Amino acid sequence: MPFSFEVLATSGAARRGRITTAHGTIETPVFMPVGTLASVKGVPQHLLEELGVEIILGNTYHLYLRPGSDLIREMGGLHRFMAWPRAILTDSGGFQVYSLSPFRKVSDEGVNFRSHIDGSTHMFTPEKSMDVQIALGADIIMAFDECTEYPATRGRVESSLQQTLRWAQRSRRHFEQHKHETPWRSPRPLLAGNSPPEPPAAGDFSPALFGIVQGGMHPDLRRDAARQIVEMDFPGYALGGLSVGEPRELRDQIVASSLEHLPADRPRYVMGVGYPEEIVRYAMMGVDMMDCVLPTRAARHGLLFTSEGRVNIKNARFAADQGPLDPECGCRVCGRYSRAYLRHLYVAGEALAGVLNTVHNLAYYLDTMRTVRQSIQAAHPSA
RNA sequence: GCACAGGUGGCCGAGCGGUUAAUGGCAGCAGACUGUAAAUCUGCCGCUCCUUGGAGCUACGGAGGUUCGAAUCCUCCCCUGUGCA
Repeated sequence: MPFSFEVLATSGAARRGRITTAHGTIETPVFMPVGTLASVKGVPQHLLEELGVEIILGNTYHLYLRPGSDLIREMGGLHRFMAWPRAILTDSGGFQVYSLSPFRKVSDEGVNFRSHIDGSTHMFTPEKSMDVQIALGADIIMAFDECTEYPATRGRVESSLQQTLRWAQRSRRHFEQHKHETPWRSPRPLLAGNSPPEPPAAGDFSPALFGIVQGGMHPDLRRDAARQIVEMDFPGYALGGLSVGEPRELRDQIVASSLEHLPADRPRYVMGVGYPEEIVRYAMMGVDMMDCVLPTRAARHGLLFTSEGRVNIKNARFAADQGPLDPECGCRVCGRYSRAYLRHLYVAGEALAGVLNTVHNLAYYLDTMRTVRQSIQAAHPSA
């Protein structure tokens, strides 16, 4: 305890599973909303709970800079701090090594970077990333990796991947020494009837550390990276370095081929995807976990995902459209507000537009995954 | 009535003799967004025609004038603001 994964049913390559954490269970395949700054932008935690969100992401880099991982530790950990009783996965800061490239310098030791907030200089190493993530107290934490850019030469991909492997080893070693140092006070329940799990005895809790497979768009490098990471024996494995500008077909090939080299009894996580069609496709390929900023960011930009396709709610044609955003959708937004109203809110720049749009997009993503889980289970109900 | 200051494309507002269909901003129209430096960014935005590229037309309160050339200079008129009567 308190991390485990079980496969409940399979259908072809797809798996229907369940992850158990100290902060509740997660039905997989799962889509995980991104809450970089201890907030899924625009949606209060009690609404996330109501939507059925079982796990969200937080980010090491951002929370370390502000408000600071020491502060969050003092506050009793990230769950308590943000009043989120369910599971949290923190990204290691590895992606920021890539996305904040103008400000960073990578060495074998780690990454030297400048804060995008105030320009101050900082150093992230695998050890530092582990310390910060352990201080945050997430349920699942990620090894410190380097997200290889695309396109990249084979030589570059190779050396980047080697860096990630060395960092994985160091992440693991440091993690094993410090994994019980997580601060933990359980958050107060926010919804009636929602009792968060009892906190374990002090020093009893440990997050689960996932390894990350890099290797760019080269199947053989991905295979080698996967083998070496798997050899390190992590409780879960992620495919990183995808959705960085490569063509969709290429990404699909890489995901499919890489999954073959990951053990069936551990959750598989594809980082940073995707569009609704993509997360369905990957789930059917055997991916168990995915996260993406798309539903939340797109929502704030007026792009909504519906059963009838993408809707750009700011389009003039919705100005007097009294119908629901998505007639097939059971979310509170579709059940209550018209397209005309949603368009008005967006055009008027009302903050509520971002809130309602995000609630819908997340509901759509979660429904989509719910359907996927049902279809996998239905294929082999007895499995 | 007198004195100043002004009247520019849907709005605000630059320009103050030619490279000006006219900088910007707003509004409008459309597009992008994939481990969140993103409630952000990009394109279009007088009218008509043609295929990209372009062609034509109409435009800077109104009417005249100066000039090879005027939103820009001159005259008169109309209107707005402020001050004084």
